[in-house]
Amino acid sequence: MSEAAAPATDIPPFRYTAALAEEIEHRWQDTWEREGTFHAPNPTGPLADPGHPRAGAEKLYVLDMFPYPSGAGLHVGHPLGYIGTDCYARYQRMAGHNVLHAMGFDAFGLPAEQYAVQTGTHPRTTTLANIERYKAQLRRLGLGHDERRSVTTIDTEFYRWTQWIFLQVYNSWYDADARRARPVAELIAEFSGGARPTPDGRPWAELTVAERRRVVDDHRLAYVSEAPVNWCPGLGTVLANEEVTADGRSERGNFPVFKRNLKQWMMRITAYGDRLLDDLDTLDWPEPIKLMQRNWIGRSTGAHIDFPTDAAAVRVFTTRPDTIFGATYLVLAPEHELVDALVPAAWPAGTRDAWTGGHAGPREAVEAYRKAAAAKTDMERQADNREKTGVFTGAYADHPVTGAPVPIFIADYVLAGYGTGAIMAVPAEDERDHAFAEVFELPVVRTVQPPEGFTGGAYTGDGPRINSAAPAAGLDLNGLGLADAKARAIGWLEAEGRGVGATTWRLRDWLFSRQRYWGEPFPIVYDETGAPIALPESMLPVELPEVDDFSPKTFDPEDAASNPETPLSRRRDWVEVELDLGDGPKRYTRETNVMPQWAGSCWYELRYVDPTAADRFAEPENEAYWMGPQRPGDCGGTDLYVGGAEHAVLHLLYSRFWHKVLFDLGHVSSFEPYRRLFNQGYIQAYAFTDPRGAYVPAEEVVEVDGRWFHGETEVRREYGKMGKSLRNVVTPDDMCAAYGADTFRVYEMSMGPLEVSRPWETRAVVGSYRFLQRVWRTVVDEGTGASRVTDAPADEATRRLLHKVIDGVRVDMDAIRFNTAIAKLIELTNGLTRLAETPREVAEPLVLMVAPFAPHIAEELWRRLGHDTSLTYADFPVADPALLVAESVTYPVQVNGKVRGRVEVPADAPEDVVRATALEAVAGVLAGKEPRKVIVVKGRMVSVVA
RNA sequence: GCCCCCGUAGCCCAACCGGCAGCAGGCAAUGCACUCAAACUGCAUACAGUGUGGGUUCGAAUCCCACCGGGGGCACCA
Repeated sequence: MSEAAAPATDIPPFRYTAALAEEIEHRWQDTWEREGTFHAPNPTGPLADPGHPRAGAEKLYVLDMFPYPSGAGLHVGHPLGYIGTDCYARYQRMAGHNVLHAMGFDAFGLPAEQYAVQTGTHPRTTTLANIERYKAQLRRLGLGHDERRSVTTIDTEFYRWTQWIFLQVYNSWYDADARRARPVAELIAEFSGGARPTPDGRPWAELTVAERRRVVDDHRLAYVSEAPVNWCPGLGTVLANEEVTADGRSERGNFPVFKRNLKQWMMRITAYGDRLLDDLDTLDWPEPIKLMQRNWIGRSTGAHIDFPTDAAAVRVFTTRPDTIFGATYLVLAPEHELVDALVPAAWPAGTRDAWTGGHAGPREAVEAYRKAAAAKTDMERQADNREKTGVFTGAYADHPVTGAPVPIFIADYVLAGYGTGAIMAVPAEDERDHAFAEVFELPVVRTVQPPEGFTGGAYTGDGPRINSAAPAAGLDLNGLGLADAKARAIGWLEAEGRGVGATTWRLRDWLFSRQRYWGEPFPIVYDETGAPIALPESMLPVELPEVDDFSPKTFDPEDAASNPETPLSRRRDWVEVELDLGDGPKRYTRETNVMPQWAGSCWYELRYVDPTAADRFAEPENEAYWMGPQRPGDCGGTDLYVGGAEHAVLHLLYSRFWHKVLFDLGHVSSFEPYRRLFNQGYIQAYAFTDPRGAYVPAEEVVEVDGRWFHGETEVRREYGKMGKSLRNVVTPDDMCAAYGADTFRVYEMSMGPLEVSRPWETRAVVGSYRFLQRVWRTVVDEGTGASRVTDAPADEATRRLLHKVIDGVRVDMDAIRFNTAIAKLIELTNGLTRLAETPREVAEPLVLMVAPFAPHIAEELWRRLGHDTSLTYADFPVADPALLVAESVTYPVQVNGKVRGRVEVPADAPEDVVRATALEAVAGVLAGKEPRKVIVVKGRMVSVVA
């Protein structure tokens, strides 16, 4: 690659080389910065600019998923999306929009902290250094960001508003009837006014202060709970469900994760389950991402059904109340709270041996099973190959419809945390229940008629109900289909008081506290009762204090019994604080957990809108302009959000949740943060291992006849990520040095559709380089530096090509198909290189159309074409429709599916003329036979069936 | 195991609502020009019938079914 940059004496003096590109690029980057070229005017406030060429124009908010600045810097894969949004934003600016495009940094969180621990420096120091490095790398690429709007989540002025939003969430409750969040002040008013009964029915005035606080706290959208959480000793912190992999390890660091009961902050995201699910329909997002969110939220509708027992009724959740007549046994999770009360002293008479697990009594059996289940890690449960295990509790329940005795089992295939932790097992219509029933020889009663010839075990499809009538109880489902049977069953249960229609969720409340240092402190203190108290807005921000030892306390990764210790708790002088919160100065204890990394990214797009606002996170007028709905029914939000699919659930779900809370409270005007989402693909790379399995530098490997060699050694090729340890990293800096930023940009945009992952191939970059050299040559004579542009009109063919390309490029740009747009520009350029001189009427539109992809060279050529202002706000070319219609059309003529001839007819020839001409052309093939059918596709082809 | 996405020249990719598969484009290859020679640059050439097998249709890369291969998600969620 370095040879491209090597100055050779016989290279024409005015050729577009890497050295010239670098000079041009630095010059224009300085110019843009000096002139504030990419500043987008706000409607109001310090960032307003009524004289701006796009002030008051139709807005367009283009957003990237902001980066987490790692110590390793960027490789060529990272900026793919950023370049894509920049090309789109530059195009839209030229097309008349007021475009907001900014770049900030997600800077709190585990990796920064871990990296800081490794290097022994403060996380802030390393984080800020990394940010500077990223900024320099990104600036070199010529990204047109409004740098005034750049924020980082660790800015005190940023996280004061993160804390402020936390307070909004904390001070709200979800009114299920109104389907929205409301301030807790309104809840208290309803309690005290008697409009809303207290949980135990006593009048509000009779509750003690502590009791009132507890009632209110139970409603808050942010609350402290003591519940089973994911404790990760290796990281020294708890983790959200979304951060734990399926095999029970931490997504970051791959440490074991254990379930522990710990006191933690939670956010009541489950209250928004319906809206998070239903509002997906309003979003212009890739379907797979919507599907992943739907699956994650996991709404199941069905019924809660009570099965009476001697102890208490067992409440089960089922999605199939229509199969209740097939419920031949119950299963509780081993941890279910009723188990101890249910288990009798001895096995009932006639208990089968297979049910007892070989134990003399049910108590031992249950105890042994519980112990075995608890000892199993999730890994082991998987390794068990789904062999169903369980044990009989010795207890029976009464079937709620028939009254028949139903044996109760415990088994670990029923999860404590989902539904009610208990199920009614219907082995005929559920595969898991069927597998269990086979092991324990339980009866299988079909209640849905399977289709003819069905030989499987459980039949989960639809069909008429059978064996589903109890005349004495007044319930008959026989003959009904799924939906009707469900409805009738639920109706009966509700009328008889045996159950109720119910919805459950896979989604759990969001665990919001972390036992780390490098995060936003909570704006929370505790009084002498131990109950949390929110600090008033006036005390924000709560600044993250300096500590001697910012590294968290981590433990033996396998030590499940260890307890988290927060770094902030070691600063006793910070933790113990005297404050006046309204009733005089008192001693309080600060919350020492910090917020999770996701907090800042939940709302950063709102701060870009108005980064200097001091009294609010953003002025409402600015928020409404950039984020507000654009038409009735529109959800609002950013007009384009580009990032990787790895955030399909975590970030995008949390962010939507916060945004909806802010919407409910009247702080934002859109009910979704990101109207349109686009997932860019990944740039992947080949890596090579030698026979010992060690990675060798990828750039030194050569291909010989489909085999790969490093020196004399044959090496094995693998395909995957780019990474230091894989020795296959190529950086944007390398590419800028060898070819210039414009070439790098064009290459990344032209190598395939933005949404598709593809392999990096350094040697192919030269194609984009040659393209820009040709563009350069259409305007500048390489030998003399003189202009090659003429004011003489273009010939007809060139002019038609130009307008065809303009039309195609516009369509491609709107659809984010940059690879095909660039191909058309190459086509146009190749058309021009054959000409002795370049007509200005073609050169200017070409330069303008190249500008979104290669902005520096375009600016330079624009200047050489005689313009003295940046082309950033020049009008993007518009095709002349008259030049798009061809004068004549060539129709291929098919006979029985094979092309047998071609006819050229005037473009406006009527169909019967086309038909007649076509038939004439293939008369020889038809040999006098009368065609059975002739199909004329206007503008396309003629198909004859002989 | 279930769900989603994708398979087009040696490689990355085009092909609009089913309508001539590539004078969409690029890399690599080959030849020629430039050069003392090479690199750079330019010009030219060749290369697949769309993963496999069925089906629908006048017509299928495109729609449907099955299978094969690659990538991703979920993993006993009742």
